[in-house]
Amino acid sequence: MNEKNSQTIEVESSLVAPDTQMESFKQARHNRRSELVEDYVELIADLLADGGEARQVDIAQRLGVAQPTVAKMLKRLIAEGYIQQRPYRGVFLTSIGKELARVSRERHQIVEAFLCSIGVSVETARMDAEGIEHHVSPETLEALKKFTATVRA
Amino acid sequence: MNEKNSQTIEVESSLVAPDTQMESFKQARHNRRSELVEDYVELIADLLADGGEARQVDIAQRLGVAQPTVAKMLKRLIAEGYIQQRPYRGVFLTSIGKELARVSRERHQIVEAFLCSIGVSVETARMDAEGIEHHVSPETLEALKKFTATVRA
DNA sequence: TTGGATATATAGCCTTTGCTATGTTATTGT
DNA sequence: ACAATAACATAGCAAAGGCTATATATCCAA
Ligand SMILES: [Mn+2]
Ligand SMILES: [Mn+2]
Ligand SMILES: [Mn+2]
Ligand SMILES: [Mn+2]
Repeated sequence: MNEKNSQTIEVESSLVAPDTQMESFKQARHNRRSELVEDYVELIADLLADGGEARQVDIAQRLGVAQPTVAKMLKRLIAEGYIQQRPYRGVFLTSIGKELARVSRERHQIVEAFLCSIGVSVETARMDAEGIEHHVSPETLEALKKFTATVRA
Repeated sequence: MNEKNSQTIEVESSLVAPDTQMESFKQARHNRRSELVEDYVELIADLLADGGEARQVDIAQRLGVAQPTVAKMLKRLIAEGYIQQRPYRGVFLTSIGKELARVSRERHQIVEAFLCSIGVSVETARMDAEGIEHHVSPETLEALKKFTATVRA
């Protein structure tokens, strides 16, 4: 395991403790596994709010993926209880789907608004927020929200 | 495709243009595919700087994955020219590996320092930065760096 | 009311990223 | 010098997230 020298006298190290670092990596991997679900329900909520319908083809177009890719993911969302599907009428959010969409959209908007508030262009803010949002913890979200409010004032 | 009504008179919509949104999602997916490579070379650089060695077992422990998982990824890193492997002496960075490590570590540190600068605890900053870093564009990175410098001053 | 356009479903394939189990090889302490 | 230990390699599996090609079902306009 690379034990080498046990009596090193507190050498300067840019490395954090192995377990601590491991926790961060595990958290990042965990967040990655929720990304798609969050993006789907948020997008479905927006489509429903906008036009009253959330069809596979629309979802596919906005995500930039093929329709069968969406079909497969919708099955997962149904299995996990986030949406319901009505044949040839698109999909709809369940109550827990609505709740996840609300939380996701709120966090997304806070991240995007924050980026703009520190001088990032709206285009870049939009691009970066789409990925960053999924790795923002509640604590960080609070900090971002407070900061943005301060700047606006 | 959901054409519905063509003479809608500029209805208020929280939705951005489909192509614009698609670009953001595509960028996020693209960033996700570089995450692992970036984390590996950065970690390898830190291990080398710290103890002179970067062994599979150490990498596995710090990432929180199994050793064969690391072995497989190291093959990819070799194939892509980021590292070299010396039997039973661990791995070493090529020049392009060193360069990617430098850039990744720099960005990582800027993101983490920034989070601390807006009042996030060091533990949370470390956790969140591990995921956020991979979705921070050069433009956003500049903004974060400038902001942190301002606060410190 | 019916045929064409549109939407959805399904099959089969691929890559990535993870795992466990197990074999092999190099290093090292005695 | 050599056996024990540690490091590494490999096989085989699975799940997630993509794709294309193609079949089927519904809707709607003429
Ligand atoms: Mn989002
Ligand atoms: Mn997103
Ligand atoms: Mn990093
Ligand atoms: Mn990372």
